[in-house]
Amino acid sequence: MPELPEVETVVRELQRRLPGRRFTRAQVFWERTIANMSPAAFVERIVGRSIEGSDRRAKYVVVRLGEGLRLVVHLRMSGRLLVEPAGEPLNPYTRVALDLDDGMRLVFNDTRKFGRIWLVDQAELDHLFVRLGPEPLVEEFTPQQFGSMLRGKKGALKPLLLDQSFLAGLGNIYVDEALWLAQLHPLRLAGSLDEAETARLYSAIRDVLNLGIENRGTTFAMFLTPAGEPGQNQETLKVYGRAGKGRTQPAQLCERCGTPIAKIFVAQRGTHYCPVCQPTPAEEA
DNA sequence: CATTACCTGCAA
DNA sequence: TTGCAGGTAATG
Repeated sequence: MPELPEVETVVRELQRRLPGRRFTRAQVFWERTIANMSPAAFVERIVGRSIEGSDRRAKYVVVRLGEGLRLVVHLRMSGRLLVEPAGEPLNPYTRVALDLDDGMRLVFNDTRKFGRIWLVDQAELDHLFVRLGPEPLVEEFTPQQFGSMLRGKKGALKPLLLDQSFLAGLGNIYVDEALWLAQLHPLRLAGSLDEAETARLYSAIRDVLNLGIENRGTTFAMFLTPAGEPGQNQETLKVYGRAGKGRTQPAQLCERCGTPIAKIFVAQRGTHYCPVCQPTPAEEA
C-alpha cells in the first residue's frame, strides 16, 4: 500500500514524536518480520537505545538510534507504524511492539506479513540501499538526468517506473497518476519519449508525489498515519481506482476529456488510464 | 521482461 | 470459491 508519499507522511510524524525517547521493552510476535537477525538478538540490541530521528529513503523508514544504529522498516503491502499508549490492547496483526520511556509504544502492524524490519549499522544500511535508484524529489534529480536515464531503455514505461532500481519511491497508484498527468500510455516504450514528453513525465512524477505528501498519503483501505488517521490523497486521484467494478459500478469519466477510465494489466499490475488522453502506442496495438 | 512466492482479507 | 489488493525478491 505505501508508496513514497505515505512513507514520507509516516516519517514526518515519527520525527515529531520519537526523538529523545528511549526503547524500554521490545516484543516480536512474527519472527520473519525481523529480516536480518533472530528476534532474540533484535530485542537484546534495541532495548535501551535512544532515538535521534526519523528519515526516509525510497519506501524505507529509517529511525536513527544512538551509537550509529538504524531501525529500518519497509511497510510493503499492509504494514503500519503506529504510536499509541502502551496500555492499549494490541491489535491482532501486531508483529512487533516497542515500548517507549514516555508511556507510549511504537507498534508495527502488518496483516499480510510482507513487511520487514532491519536493525543495522551505517555500513549495513548502505548495503541495504545500494541498488536503489535516485530520489525523484531531491533537487539534484533534474529533467536532464531523467532524460539520460530513459534514453536507450527497451521496455514499457510502467514496468520501468515501478522498478525501484531505476527510480525510487513510485508504486502502482502514483505511476498511474503520473502517466495520466503526462498524457502517456503505460505501454509507451520508455526510450521513445521526445524531449517534451520527457519533461512532462518528469514534472508529472514530482507533482503527483508532492500532492500525495501534501494530502498526507492515499488511504484506500489500509494506510494510516502513526496517529491512526487516514490520508486524504484518494480524493485527488484521476485514474487509480476509477475504472469501475463490473456491471455494478460504472467507470468514472476522465476529467480532461470525459472518456470512461479504462483498466488493463501491465507488469501484472492493475493499470488505470484514459484511452483518449493516453493513446495506445502504435507499436503495441 | 514474466512468473512465482510471500500472506491475509474481502468482494464478486 | 476465485481473484484481487498500494511491494519486492528470487527465478527463468
